Amino acid sequence: MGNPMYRQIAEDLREQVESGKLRPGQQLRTELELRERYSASRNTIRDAIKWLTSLGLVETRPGQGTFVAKKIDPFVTTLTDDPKKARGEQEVMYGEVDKYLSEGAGRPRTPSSPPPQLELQNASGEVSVQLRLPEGAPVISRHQKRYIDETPWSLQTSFYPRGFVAQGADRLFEADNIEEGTVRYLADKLGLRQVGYRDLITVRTPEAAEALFFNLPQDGRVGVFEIFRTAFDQTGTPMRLTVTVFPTDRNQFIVKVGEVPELSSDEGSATS
Amino acid sequence: MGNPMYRQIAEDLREQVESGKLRPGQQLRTELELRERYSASRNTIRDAIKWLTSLGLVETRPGQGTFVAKKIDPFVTTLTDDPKKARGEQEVMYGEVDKYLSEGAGRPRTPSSPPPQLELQNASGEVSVQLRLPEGAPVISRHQKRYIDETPWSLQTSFYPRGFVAQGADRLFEADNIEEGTVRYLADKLGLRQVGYRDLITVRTPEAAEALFFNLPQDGRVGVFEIFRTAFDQTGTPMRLTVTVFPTDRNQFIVKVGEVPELSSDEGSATS
DNA sequence: GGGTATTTGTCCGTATGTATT
DNA sequence: AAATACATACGGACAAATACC
Repeated sequence: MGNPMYRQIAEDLREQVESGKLRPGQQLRTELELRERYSASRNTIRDAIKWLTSLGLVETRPGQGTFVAKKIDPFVTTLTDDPKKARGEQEVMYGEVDKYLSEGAGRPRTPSSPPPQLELQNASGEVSVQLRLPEGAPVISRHQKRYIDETPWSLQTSFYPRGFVAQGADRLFEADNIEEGTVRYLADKLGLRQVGYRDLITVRTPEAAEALFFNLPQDGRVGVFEIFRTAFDQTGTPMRLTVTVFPTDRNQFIVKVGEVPELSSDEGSATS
Repeated sequence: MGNPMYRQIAEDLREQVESGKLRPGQQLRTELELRERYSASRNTIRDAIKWLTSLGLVETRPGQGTFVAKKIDPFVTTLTDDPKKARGEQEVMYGEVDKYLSEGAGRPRTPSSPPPQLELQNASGEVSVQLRLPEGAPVISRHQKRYIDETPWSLQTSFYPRGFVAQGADRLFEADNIEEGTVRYLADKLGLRQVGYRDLITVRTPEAAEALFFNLPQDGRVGVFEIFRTAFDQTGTPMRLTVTVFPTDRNQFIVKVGEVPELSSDEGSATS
């Protein structure tokens, strides 16, 4: 094989990982030991390890060593649920995080979210397109960090036309969680009934701030889901755009269409 | 700032890319030129470029140079459509690829797929769980490469209980596309009506063979969607598991819930 | 086809910095 | 404070891929 040496070394280590000879969490031999082992230079060993790192098989910790990556037990979120019951900016919402684990019995998971950070912005790009507003039109932006069991889960920003405030929905621009949900609130105040929504699911590399919040590596090797949810009222007009960002390494999504039986405890998440 | 030099260089180049000073597709200065420019060693320049590469901002081509990465115009696939109309193993199917582009007028996109590759396998892992078969139970596997406009689009494998063949659905184990769709075929032959399905959407790093097929870099920096679609018959029994793999760098998905107006030509895909 | 220049890829050895125990 | 382990940075040599004449 005409493969470079660092790839051959990586391949050898990889087999040890995937055969289970090296268990998740276990420490690999140090770079200097591997240098002896494979009669290569330390830099070549490091290239091999970098390769495995970018494949997500190992991770390095300065001062400690190199370790076999542990699988993360994923959060599973259902995207299809009755749009009239959804709560609005938590529309990829708490109740929709399925409360089981992929392996064994599920301990309950408790999501939480501090009050949103509000801004008055000018619609641009995706926001103006989805809300069908002219470029530069004023919009209310409500941004929230969301956690599950104290671990960072998602970053969410909802956009509403500023006109909603003048029409009477003044709590939209107050920095509190709207407990009954914005969908209910807007229905009560403005008579806007959310009759449906459309999600657009994309993946991209995280921004620096996102990597920081989610504790992701600063290089882009772990991506993030970016889900654009556009919600519509009874006239077919977009009433809200919610953009939510989730790390791909610990999130999965479920979509149900037609008649689907309840999940049994095993069927939830894929680990293959 | 205590930032390492290669990161500072990367940051400098990054600004040139993101400000548009360096346009997509354009060639960067060579490593030797950048070495002069930043008074660093060539290896340090290479570290900076590796960093940008893993962020997806540039790509290197041996013998040619380093180039600003071009955005790929994404394929957009709708996951929610009438389960009774879906065709089965092409259930993330041709007709569901929205025929527009993110920018400007859409030329039509023509998907194609060679005949499936058949195998008789023993259910294991996700297959046995989702189909609710005992581990090791025989299943028919139908594997297909799928293209759009000659570019690799997805790899799809559908699993059916082997019993379906004995019960009369013998074409399930023949290496032909079932033109009318497997859903229709199974309904006609076995009276199995597909009344719904559940999709589980995950992201992982591609296997070597997948990276090869999709022309992805061999390291894992571009992930793949892996979508498990479990389809149910009128009794609530799983009748099919279809696993489809799509590169994350050129695919987006749409989920519609409730009443959702038709897409206008701009609203399709996100490029932000 | 062949040869040459250009450009990135691989590999080495060494030195020093930084994080952790 | 010392030892250990990974991170950064340098410089050099040759290989491999590509483009061009």
